[in-house]
Amino acid sequence: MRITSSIEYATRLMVTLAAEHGKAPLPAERLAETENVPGDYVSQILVKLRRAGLVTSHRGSAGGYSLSREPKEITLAQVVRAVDGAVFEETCERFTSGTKDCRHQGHCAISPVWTKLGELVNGYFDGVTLAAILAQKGGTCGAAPEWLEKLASGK
Amino acid sequence: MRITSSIEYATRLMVTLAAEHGKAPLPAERLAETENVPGDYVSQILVKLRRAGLVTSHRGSAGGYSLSREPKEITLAQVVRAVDGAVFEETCERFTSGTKDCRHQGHCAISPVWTKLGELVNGYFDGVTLAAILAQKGGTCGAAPEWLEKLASGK
DNA sequence: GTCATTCTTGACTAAATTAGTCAGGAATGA
DNA sequence: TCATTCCTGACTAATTTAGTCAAGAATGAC
Repeated sequence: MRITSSIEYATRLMVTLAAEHGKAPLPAERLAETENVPGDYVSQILVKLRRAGLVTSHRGSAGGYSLSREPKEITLAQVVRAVDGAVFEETCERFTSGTKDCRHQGHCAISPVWTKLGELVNGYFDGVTLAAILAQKGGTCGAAPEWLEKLASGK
Repeated sequence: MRITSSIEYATRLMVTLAAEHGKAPLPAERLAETENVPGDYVSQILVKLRRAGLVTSHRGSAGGYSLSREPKEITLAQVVRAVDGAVFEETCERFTSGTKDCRHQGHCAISPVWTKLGELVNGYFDGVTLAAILAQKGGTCGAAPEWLEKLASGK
């Protein structure tokens, strides 16, 4: 069980956009540099985020992406669903689909374990907003990009 | 995020073995039929479970596999670690390994989010024993028993 | 001792998913 | 008009997951 790179990237992008919320839109290419992630890949992820209604795009020069609502109104669960479809995939269905039935029909003791795990994970992701992530000064991991540093210091 | 088939199978095998605990060992082929899963694949999984010390194998006729300790002494976490190495893979390391450093060194607000999720999931798996799974008479891939409810809600 | 049964090892293939690339086009503002 | 930036969708590459296979070694039944 792990966090895929697209989830990791999407989350980073959203947090960066949240930090710039209310300012000018950020071009995909700039976001890619900031996060040190392939530009084309970032674009693909941004398209999904846009289709899910989480970000708004603006074309032309001075265009780019911005959050479509307040950082406190966007949860990690929404971000994950936008790029992966679901936070936690139903397990039972994967083993019962098609012709072969689940052999434990009516007395499966295991599936509730996965169901509950799913609820736990979904609940967690539902509870984390971009605003909350932004508010904390956590950590052990990386350095602020120069352009963000400059923006922050008012240059 | 999902449960892989090897985890699903391993869990089923272990629950079946738990139900037979104290009785004669079960051959891999029999377990495979019971769970409607490819025999060779089951064997592979059983080897991992044996190497992790969770099951004991007996060769020759009337041989097979049996649990190496009491069902209440075996947790889902142990089963998952046996077949997958870890319940929840460290996220930060995956994006900082090799030459490229994580750009957020020293102020990463995101990594704590994954770390906490990992703790949550690990805690959940640690709390589920084979005995507990066996004890319940769960429904049609449905209703969770009380003990599971408590575990997921942090008691 | 022979033999069927069952595990052991490790390599191998196939399918699915994840990660990343690319190219041609369309909108927008300077 | 033109550079900038998004849009679409197909494409490839890498990795992981799932499953197969074959030769061999231990064990108990007879």
